[in-house]
Amino acid sequence: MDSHGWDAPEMTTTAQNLSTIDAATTRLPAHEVIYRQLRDLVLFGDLAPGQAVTIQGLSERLGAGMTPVREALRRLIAEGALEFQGNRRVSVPLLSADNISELILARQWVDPHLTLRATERATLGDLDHLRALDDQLDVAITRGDLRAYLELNYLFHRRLYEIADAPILAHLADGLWLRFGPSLRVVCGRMGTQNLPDKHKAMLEAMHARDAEAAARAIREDVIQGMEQVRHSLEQSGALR
Amino acid sequence: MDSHGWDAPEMTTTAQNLSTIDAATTRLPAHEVIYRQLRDLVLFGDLAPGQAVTIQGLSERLGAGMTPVREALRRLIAEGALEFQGNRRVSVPLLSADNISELILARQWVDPHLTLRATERATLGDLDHLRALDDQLDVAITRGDLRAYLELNYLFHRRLYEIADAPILAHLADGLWLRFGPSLRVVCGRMGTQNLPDKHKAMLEAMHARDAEAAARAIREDVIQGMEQVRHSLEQSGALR
DNA sequence: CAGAGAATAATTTGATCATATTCTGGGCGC
DNA sequence: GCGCCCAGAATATGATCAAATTATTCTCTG
Repeated sequence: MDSHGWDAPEMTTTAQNLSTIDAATTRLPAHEVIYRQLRDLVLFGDLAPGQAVTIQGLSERLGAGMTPVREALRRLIAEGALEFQGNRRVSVPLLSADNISELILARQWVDPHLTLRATERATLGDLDHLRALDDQLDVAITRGDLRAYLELNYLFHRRLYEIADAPILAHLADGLWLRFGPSLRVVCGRMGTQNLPDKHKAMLEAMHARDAEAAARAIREDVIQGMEQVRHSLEQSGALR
Repeated sequence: MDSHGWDAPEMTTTAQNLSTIDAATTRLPAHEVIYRQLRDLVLFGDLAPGQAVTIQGLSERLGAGMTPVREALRRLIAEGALEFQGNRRVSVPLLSADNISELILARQWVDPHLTLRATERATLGDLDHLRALDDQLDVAITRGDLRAYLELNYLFHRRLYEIADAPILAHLADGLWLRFGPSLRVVCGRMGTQNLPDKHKAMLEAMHARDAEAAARAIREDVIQGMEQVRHSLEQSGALR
């Protein structure tokens, strides 16, 4: 899944401090560490849409040289998580209504497809794992913990992708998450964690019954519901944010 | 389409010399130039699947420092054009049968969809442009010019993506091309340029008649036909290459 | 004594940084 | 408002360090 080889990034379940250098992570190259930190920052909306990002700023903030930072940025830009603004300037992309439509379209295809595959391949252990994630998700929702909701929701879908065992499609799907991450945070922040979409229960039941079509349908509804909220909220507030 | 801002890369219609530094391109940053050169090298199969790529080697070969090369590599790796082999080594990916299946699946969805949109948006000028490209393609095929075929075929589809005006989906589609480029070259090199797929005529007619569905069907067949040949040729020769 | 294997030395290549250079954008004066 | 100048940020280089692969040697066994 990780196109850059190394072991899976450990998910930070709580807000993380940028200056915290994980001792266990020290074995990884600096550019990889920077990449993951920045990636999470984008994915969970810690960087607002439109916000500018400077190499030297990050370099100082993270206590690293500029070469690793530069590499991490190139990677994120190539993945669509950040945007190169022609004149050597980098920022978090603003999503247009058209962009959202494209993202909805793409996820509407790729997520159900991966779910289909996942249903065929999932072991009972996999299902338990998904259920556990979903339970934690419920807790986060009732507790109103937005950050935890965002992370767990991503983790849930990501786990699904891994089970599907289709690295290229999973990489595509991951790229989509990076693109709407910042806006998702903004939208959810405005609506609170109540009535957030969660068709996961229905999906898990279908997976358990090995009804791949039903599981795919459920995830499709989950995706549509979530993404349409973003679209709607975005259209309402003019451009975005 | 280009996620990194700058103007569209000029397509090299003939084989290009790596050491040639285009004077007109000098305005572009070195890492961008390197990226485009490497990208074309991958896209048109000048780098064989499995072949190793070293930073310092490219650095000397292209007469640039290692930082720009490094950045270009990170970008290509993020796009799936190159592969990071865990132990800090980079190579051109080998495609497994499963990978091919994923690529076929993805293109089967994204190419028709972009064609649908392109048909709705294409001006008469656009159609002329596509027709011109397709004519050149015919010339390349009858002449047996493999390299020209590969470049023109890519250009044709890419132009289609641009007309569709869906940057995110187009970026996805571009990424897919990068993944099967090297293998495509190997397969075509083995079969010659005869009986290569070209459903472009039918597609252009449909586009001209504004029959989006028919155009999408035609492109779908074009994609399937081409990709299945890769799959077949790959399965026959064991792993790949 | 020959050869397989492990340990080690040597070389190649990647990772990082400090620094020099170039370019962009904004402010100031005209 | 237009053009010049300057601060700051990005780009690019080469040196340095670290890691890994490859080559070499040494040892132990049959």
